[in-house]
Amino acid sequence: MTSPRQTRADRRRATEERILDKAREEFAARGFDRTTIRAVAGAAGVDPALVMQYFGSKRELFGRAVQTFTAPAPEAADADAFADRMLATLGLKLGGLPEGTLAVLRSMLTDPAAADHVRTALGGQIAGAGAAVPAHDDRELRAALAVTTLLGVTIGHQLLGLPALREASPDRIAALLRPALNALAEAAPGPDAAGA
Amino acid sequence: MTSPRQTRADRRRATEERILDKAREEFAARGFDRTTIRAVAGAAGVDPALVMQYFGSKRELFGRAVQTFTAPAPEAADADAFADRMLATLGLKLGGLPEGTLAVLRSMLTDPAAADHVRTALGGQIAGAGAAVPAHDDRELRAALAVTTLLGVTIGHQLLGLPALREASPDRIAALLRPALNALAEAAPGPDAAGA
DNA sequence: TTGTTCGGTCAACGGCTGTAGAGTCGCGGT
DNA sequence: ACCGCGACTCTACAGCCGTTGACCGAACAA
Repeated sequence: MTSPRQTRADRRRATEERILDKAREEFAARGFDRTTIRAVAGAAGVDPALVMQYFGSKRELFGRAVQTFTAPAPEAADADAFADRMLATLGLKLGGLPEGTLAVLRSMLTDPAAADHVRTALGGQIAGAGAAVPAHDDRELRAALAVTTLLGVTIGHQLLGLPALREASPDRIAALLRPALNALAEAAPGPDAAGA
Repeated sequence: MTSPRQTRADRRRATEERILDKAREEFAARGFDRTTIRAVAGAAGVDPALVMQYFGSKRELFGRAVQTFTAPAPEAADADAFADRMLATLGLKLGGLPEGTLAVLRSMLTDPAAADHVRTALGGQIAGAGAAVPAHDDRELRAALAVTTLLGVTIGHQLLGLPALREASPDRIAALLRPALNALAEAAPGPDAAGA
């Protein structure tokens, strides 16, 4: 093998990356609280103290591990593209979304910092989706419902592993979801809708 | 005051109930891992050892605290009642669902036991909802999508506290959600739907 | 070669947690 | 009046965790 003369900085970056990778896996599988620095270090073949030396604290390690998760707000011109855009995001999700994202999602219900992270990301996604919804006076609400719908399906599928969803193909799910999302974006509520 | 001559067994039941109440609050607010027996005992004005003596272990305390959460499967005859039934469940949810339920939901992503609990309950709910969906070959999948949709909205609203949902009235949310649920139950997917 | 920087390890501390066992005190039956 | 049972408390242990500081050896610059 022609070893490319691995310099010291190279080695450093490599270990750092390996730690980050294993941390992502662990955080995604067990969440923030149950993930131990010792376990991450062990998986990366490294001493726990090194993790601290590189990342300062468990919290910062988590931050670095999930920093790639800044959901790009889907941009879509009209309501038709709206559902497609969202489903594309979900399509990516159903195929298996990045481990950093799984990590934040897994921790969001028990770790306030992760919850903030998700709230912000979802907020951006809602704003982006809202722009694609026809100008109702409740665009934001409709967008929020669409986004949380996708969130629920993703949780049920990826994090809870509901059999009914695991058995289905992503395409089928997307096909069934599309009319539902369109209903959220387009249709006006029936005249008997209760106001408040 | 006519004190009803509180017997010893009465006092015992009262303390037990108080511990269970505070445990539910704590589990609902912080999840299983972050809830400490010491905190529960403190909130109940009781020694931590007593909690152990009464409930055996933290795990059993959790079990007792959330045992009321066995979501009754909604029974509905046709697809029309389908959405209404589910929304009624959500209506209850939006009004503030029982703390035991919040506790399991909060813990489900990080605690496998809670995840099992939710998977089972959701499975029952899916089966119940599936019976109300017109006889497609994918009734169960459609029902699962409807249930996870509601799950997502509930999480976004109750556990994450998304502003866009908090600001809206439950009735409005229900009105917007209804067509989406109907779309899941009724409409056949377009002929271009990809099979698998 | 010599001195130094730096990737990496070792050992340890302090805090918090679930849990166990012995003990205290007062109500309730006799 | 007496005694026992049971509600409740005190104290302590053992384990695990995040975090720290001293230390070692090899790669680098001079």
